[in-house]
Amino acid sequence: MIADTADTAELHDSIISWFDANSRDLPWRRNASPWAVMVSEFMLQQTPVSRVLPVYEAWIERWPTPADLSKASTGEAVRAWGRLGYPRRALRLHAAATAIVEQHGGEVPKSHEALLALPGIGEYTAAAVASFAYGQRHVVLDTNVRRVFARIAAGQQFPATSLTSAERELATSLMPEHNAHRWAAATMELGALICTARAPICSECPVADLCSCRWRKEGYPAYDGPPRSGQAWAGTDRQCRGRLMAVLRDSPVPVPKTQLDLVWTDELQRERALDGLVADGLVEPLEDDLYRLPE
DNA sequence: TATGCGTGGAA
DNA sequence: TTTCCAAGCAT
Repeated sequence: MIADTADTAELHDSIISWFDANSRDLPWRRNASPWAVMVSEFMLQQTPVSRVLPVYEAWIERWPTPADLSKASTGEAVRAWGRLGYPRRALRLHAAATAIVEQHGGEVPKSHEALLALPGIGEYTAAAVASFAYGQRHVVLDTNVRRVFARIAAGQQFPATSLTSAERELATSLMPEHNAHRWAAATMELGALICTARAPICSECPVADLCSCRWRKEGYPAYDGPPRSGQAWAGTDRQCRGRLMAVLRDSPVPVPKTQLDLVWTDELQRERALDGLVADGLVEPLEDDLYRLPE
């Protein structure tokens, strides 16, 4: 089936053809610079496209090169990050820009190894930048691709909790010799638009015509793996950190601690969260119990 | 390997 | 309303 060479070639053709006709016109796909691709990948980590778009556009206009961002303060980067979430990503992007200037002559490195060594870049992002910015051939396994392959090849509704070696081997065996970067983009787009987590649109899936989606062929067996535990939110340190960061982001001047005290009642947890933010480099404590984003 | 880390839209 | 989920990384 999928392992068969001829069927695999047909799978490539149908999914890439579907991609050519149905892919979204996203700014980081419009002849964007490697830096712009890298910025988009940082922002898209765990964050929907629709929320990334406006922040990405403003960011690229303000800091069109790694050198431009490296000259800004980390606090400016965190403020420009806005409400994208996970603001440590802004710090890591800033640190990556600085490393690119200092170690790579201001150019986003091309090798997967060099990309992986940059702050905030892991296995997925290194492969994505190498593929989408430089057209290289790498296995690109994000949540979309993992779900698509789990369904097509493993007959499972959802992939394992964490990335397994079996998934890497499967993805490697499915990757075409040529146009691997387009295959990567196409399978990601298929997962994002058609083979979605909640309600896949199999009637519009290019794979459905081939009868080669194992999950579909076996009657959509329900997920039977370990419980996919959702992230706790209410009452967590993360929620508290978010409240504190919102106050500091929205204030043009240093904020007195008494103002931060207003957004979270549990004093012990509030202190712990604030200390954590300072330790992470997201908040800078000043004299007289004043706090601000770092400069 | 399991956990912590933001935010907000959609079902 | 609550729950789920969105192009992961670092530890």
